[in-house]
Amino acid sequence: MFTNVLRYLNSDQISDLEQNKFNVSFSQGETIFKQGAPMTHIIVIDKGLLKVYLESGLRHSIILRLLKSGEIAGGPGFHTDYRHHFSLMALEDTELTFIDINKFESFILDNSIFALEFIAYLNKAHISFYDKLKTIQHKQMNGRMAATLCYLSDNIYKSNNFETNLSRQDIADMSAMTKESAIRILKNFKDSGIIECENNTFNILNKDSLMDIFENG
Amino acid sequence: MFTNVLRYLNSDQISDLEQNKFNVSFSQGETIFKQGAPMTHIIVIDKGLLKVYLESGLRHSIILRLLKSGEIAGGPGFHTDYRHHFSLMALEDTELTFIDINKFESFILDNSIFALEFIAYLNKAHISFYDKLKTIQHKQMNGRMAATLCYLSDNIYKSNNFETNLSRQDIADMSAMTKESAIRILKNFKDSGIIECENNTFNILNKDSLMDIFENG
DNA sequence: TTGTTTCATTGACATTTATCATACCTCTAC
DNA sequence: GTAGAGGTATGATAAATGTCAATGAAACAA
Repeated sequence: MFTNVLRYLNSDQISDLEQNKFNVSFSQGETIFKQGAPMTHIIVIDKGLLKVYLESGLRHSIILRLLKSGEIAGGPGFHTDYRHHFSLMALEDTELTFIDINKFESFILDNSIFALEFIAYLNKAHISFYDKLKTIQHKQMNGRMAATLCYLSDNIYKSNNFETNLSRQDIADMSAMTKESAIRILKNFKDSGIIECENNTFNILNKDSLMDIFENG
Repeated sequence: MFTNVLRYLNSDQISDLEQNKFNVSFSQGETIFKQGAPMTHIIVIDKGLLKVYLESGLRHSIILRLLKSGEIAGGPGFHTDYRHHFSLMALEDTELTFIDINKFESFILDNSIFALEFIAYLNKAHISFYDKLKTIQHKQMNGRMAATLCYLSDNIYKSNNFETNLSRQDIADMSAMTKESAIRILKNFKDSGIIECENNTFNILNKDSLMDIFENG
C-alpha cells in the first residue's frame, strides 16, 4: 500500500492511521507550510510535486530538494523544537495526507522496526545533503547547473525530455546561483548542443557531456 | 552517567554496553575513520576534540563540525549502506569508546524511547546542517569567518580566549574559503581590533562586532 | 651545523560570479 | 486596445574570491 517508510507500520497502526489521517489539495504555487511555523503534522505526498526550500533574510532561497508522489515531508523539528525548518510549496496541483505528529510519534514508540526504518529514511536524506554541500562548495556554476539538470532528469522526471513548472529563479535556487547566471549557463549549454530548452520544456541531448561537466567542472 | 543520548538506555542495556564496549586512544592528527570505509561501530568521545570533514576530489575538504567530550559520532551510513560518509580525525589526544553497530541497532529495536531520542539527536544535527548551508550560501567571507570564530568560542572552547590545534587550513575549511583568504580576513579582524591572534591563540576582543559581522556582513 | 619539511604570510593577478540596467515577451485586467 | 505585472533574456560593470608565486618562520632529522 505505502511505497515509503510507512509500509513498516503494523496493521493496527495502518487502520489507526486510516481513521485519523486527512487529505488536503493544494494548487500550483500554494504554500503548504512556512519555515518557522509550528510543526503539527507529518505530510505524505499522494500526488503532485513540491519544493522544499530554506529562506534566509531577504535574499534568494535555497531549494533543498523536490518531493514527488510517495515521499514524506517530515523535518528536523520532529521531537526537537516542533517547528518547521524549511518551507514547502506546491509546484503542481498536489494532494497530501496529513498525519498528526503525536500520532506519528506514537507509531515510533509502539513499533521499533518502524522507528529503525524511519532513522534510515532520515539518514538517506542526510547523505543527499552531504552530496549537495559538496556540489555547492566544490563545483563551479557549470557543474552545479549540470547537477541540477541531472537531478531533474534522473530523479524527478525520469526522462531526458521533460516539461517543468520550475521557473528560472527556481532552477537558480536549486543550483546556488542568481537567475541571470542560470539563464546564461542554460544558454551556453543550448549553444553547445548539450540541451534544448524552450520556455518550460527541457530536452537533454547529450547526457554524457552533461555528466562530464558535473564530474569535472 | 552518560550526558548524551545514551542516557536513555535502560539499565540492562547499560550493563550490556559496559561489557561489550571497548576503548581506544588516538593521538593528535590520527585518523579514526575515513569517508567510504565500512561503518562497524558507533563512537562516543570520552575525551579530546575531533574534526568531522567531507573529502571530495583532490581539493579542499569541508569541516562539518567539531566533536568534543560527551558527543557521539554516528553517521548517516547507519542502517543504510553501513559506510562512513565523512572522515574523522583527532585534533587533540583523544579517548574514544567503540560500540558495535549491531549492538547499537539492537538497543534501538529493544528500546523505543531510546529510538525516539536518537531520532531527535539526528534531527538536531540536521538543523545545524541547515544553518551551515545558509551561512555558506548567503554570507560572504567576513560573515563566514565570523560564524566560525563564534562557533569556536561559544560551542567548542566556551571562552573568548582560546588556544587551538586547528591550522589556518582547518579554519579555512570550516569557513568555506581558501587558507589565503582565511589568513587575510583574520588579519583584517586583527587590524580592526576585533580579535587578537598569535599563532594558535585567539582572543576575541569585540564579540558584539563579530556577531554583527556574522549577522550583516 | 645544515638541509628539509611544513605551515603561515603577503602581494600581484586572474577568474568567477553577482549586480545593475534595460529590453522583450506573454499574460491579464481594465 | 493598452497598461501593468511577472518572467525571461542580454550586456556592461563591479565585487568577491581563488590562484600562483615568493618569502619567512618554526620544527626536526641527518
